[in-house]
Amino acid sequence: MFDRQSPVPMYYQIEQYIEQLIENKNLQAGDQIPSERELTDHFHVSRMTVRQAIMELVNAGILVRIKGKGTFVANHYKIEKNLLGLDGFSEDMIRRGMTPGSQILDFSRTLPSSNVSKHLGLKTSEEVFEIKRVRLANDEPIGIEISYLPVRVFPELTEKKADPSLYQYIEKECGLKIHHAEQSLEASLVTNEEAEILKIPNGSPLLLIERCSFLESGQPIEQTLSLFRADRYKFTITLPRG
Amino acid sequence: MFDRQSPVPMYYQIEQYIEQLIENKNLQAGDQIPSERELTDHFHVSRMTVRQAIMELVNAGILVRIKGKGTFVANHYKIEKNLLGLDGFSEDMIRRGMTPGSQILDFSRTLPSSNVSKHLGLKTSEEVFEIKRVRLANDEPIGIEISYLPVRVFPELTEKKADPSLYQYIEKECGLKIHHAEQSLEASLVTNEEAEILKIPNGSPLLLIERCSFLESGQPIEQTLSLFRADRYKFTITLPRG
DNA sequence: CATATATAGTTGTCTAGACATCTATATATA
DNA sequence: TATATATAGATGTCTAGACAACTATATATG
Repeated sequence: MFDRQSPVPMYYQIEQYIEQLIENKNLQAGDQIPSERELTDHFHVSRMTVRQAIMELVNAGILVRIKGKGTFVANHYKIEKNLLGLDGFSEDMIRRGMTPGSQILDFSRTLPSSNVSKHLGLKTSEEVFEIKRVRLANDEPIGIEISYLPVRVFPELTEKKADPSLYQYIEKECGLKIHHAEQSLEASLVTNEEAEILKIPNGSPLLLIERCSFLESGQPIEQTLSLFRADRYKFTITLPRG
Repeated sequence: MFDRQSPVPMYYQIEQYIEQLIENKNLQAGDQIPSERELTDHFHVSRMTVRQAIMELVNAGILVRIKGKGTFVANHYKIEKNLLGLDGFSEDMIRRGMTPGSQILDFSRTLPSSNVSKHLGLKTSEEVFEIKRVRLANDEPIGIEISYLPVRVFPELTEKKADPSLYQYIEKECGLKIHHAEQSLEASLVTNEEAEILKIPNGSPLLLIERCSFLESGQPIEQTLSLFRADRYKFTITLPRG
């Protein structure tokens, strides 16, 4: 179970051991974990090594230290860990327990609007791929998504690769790591064309989400406009205070 | 500047020193900070002490360590620090550069609906304060807010204390610390009554935000339903990936 | 009984090293 | 010239202690 010869550092092995105690419910929220001295004896490592393991779990919001008393399992460690989720559509639907689906309406290579080129930081002559899709949840239309990606960044992009999951293509196939996204949410009304695609009455409300994704370097690499049926889609999020 | 006799631990003094280098632009995003060895010599402390200072700044998203190369100022440390904001209405408006305002439509003490009592974890007989307000931005109506607070938790609440900032009352006057909130956002249409209050046409879209605030203990203490004019209010947020 | 005081156990801070691993550069070799 | 090899310098992991500060309990004292 614990291997001093392993390339996996001891502090990390201890970290995983404590996390497993919590997962297995051997330790529950509010419980005190073994003291640093006890862990030192158990694993035959120095106290600083034990402290490194505990420190990482504290930083992850899983443990809470109280000076003079001990170290305890945090009350809300799941919230801290699973705070929110910058998800693509497919991930989002799976998290909601639904089956995601997709139908491509349009895949083309064009010059972007000024709004899109501004968000993506492109020169006026730079082309983008535009992907317009109907998004399905359990085979029913739930929203329309229009995504824009710079051709320069994704020269190999094809219709097949882009669907169903753009995030998967970007992260798995291109090896790019999305760092964060800026999102805005607002309410709107369907146009006639959109109403027909989504099979809802004219004048129905829509939740309009605009998302721009960035790499760690700060370079924007994707913009997506999503139009969700208000009767089928609600955006939820847990926000920390302060 | 640096005091070994101070009760402020050395690692924290070093932490503040590095943070100030960044604030003063002596170090900019992407710059390499002095190596652990250099800081050890500079402050006459052991390397583990320097490492603790750096570790904390890394965990705060301010620094990035690269093995074999060095430690660098993160590109987006402001995003990490200022990720989002669980704001009350007043704070939100100020952040947007507008002047918040408020008109109370109703302040009463009632039995809550089943939806509210479920969210607040109340027994069927427990009363709540209900506060209904028109929210103004630069003196124009921008939304309607209906807040619910358990009487048991806030027995002293009055109309005056609740307005204009409920969060301020909870945190400053009651000394309770809001830990996080669960929020949902969806699109909707105004009712006739709401349209009149907000001075917008019938059938206009609204952004409907439901918020439930919790203490660190997990106890829910406040629920607020907000109805914002879609033409005046857009919800923005920066989400980290992974 | 109530109040100090000692004591044990916990986390907090810090030391002065050690060897490993990774990056980048300079140097020697084919 | 191109390819190995050595080297310097950086972070990564770890040790075996030390004393300080805080909490809670047990004990002695008034």
